[in-house]
Amino acid sequence: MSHTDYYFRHQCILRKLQKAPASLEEIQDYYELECETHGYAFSFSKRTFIRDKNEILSMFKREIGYNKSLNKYYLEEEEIQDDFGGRIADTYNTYLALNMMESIADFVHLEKRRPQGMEHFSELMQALKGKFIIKFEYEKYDNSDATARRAEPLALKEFESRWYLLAKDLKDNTIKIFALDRMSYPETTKQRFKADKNFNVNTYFEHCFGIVRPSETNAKPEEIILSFKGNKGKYIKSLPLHISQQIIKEDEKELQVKLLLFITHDFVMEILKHGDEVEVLQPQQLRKSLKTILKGAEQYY
DNA sequence: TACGGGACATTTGTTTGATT
DNA sequence: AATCAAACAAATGTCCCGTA
Repeated sequence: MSHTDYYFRHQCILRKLQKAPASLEEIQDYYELECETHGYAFSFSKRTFIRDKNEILSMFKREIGYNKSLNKYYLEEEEIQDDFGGRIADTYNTYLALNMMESIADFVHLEKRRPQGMEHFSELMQALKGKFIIKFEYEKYDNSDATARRAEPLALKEFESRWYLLAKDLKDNTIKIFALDRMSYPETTKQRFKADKNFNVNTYFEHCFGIVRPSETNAKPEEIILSFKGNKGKYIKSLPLHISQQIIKEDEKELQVKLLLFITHDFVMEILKHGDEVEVLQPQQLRKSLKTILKGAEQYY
């Protein structure tokens, strides 16, 4: 039984209880049915369930309670947590969402995107869970040779169909982002590390678009004002570019939004994606660099 | 009475190391 | 280098008892 199977069981238990409270028998039936549809014939005992229940509490901070009069287990209300457990829960939820997408892929036509580097997921998840130092080889974009790394895993994050590991590189004690598809031979060592209490993933990514943070440590997020023309506004309203997105003006012609972000390459690319349907009003520096890029592009046509 | 969990058994998978 | 089994490790199951 691989790690994946083990996560799959947790996933089934959570999915079942998310829908409605259920008795142990109902949960077991649901799991067996799910396994069957994937071509397996797994089952689990009551003892395993009790262990899973505790595991789900410690790992994902989701408590499963028991209602004696109904003879049913139920999921306690989710608490917003910002600690280690919450971080894993976050990762896990994304993982679940991804898996679910896969299982409904036969019925619903989805954009064909296959997440890269998923084969390392379980290994890294295991290290993350147990706070083990990991070793792996990593290739940079510039195609230089792969270098061996040792790092403390902090979180796994998905962005635009790619998985990334946030980890503290022990070579220079710096927190970095590693793309899973450029990583090879990840290995969990026997060595444990202590999680830094002051570190919070959400704060770390607070002003980031996607997963890239500027390398300069003193970089400051900038206030950005964008104007989306015409119908585009509706789309941006329903799918905000970033959590900091605030609507400052809205009429038939345009939608103006304010963002607080680090201006990174990824963000510039995001703006370009919207072509002539967006105008950067602020800051001036960003207006200028977009103008340069677009002028450069113009000469091709 | 039935859940939760400790202790131990069983199963399954992985590592090691000796042997061919 | 390839093979196999013993040793080990991890996951899961069985049994049983305290407790609410």
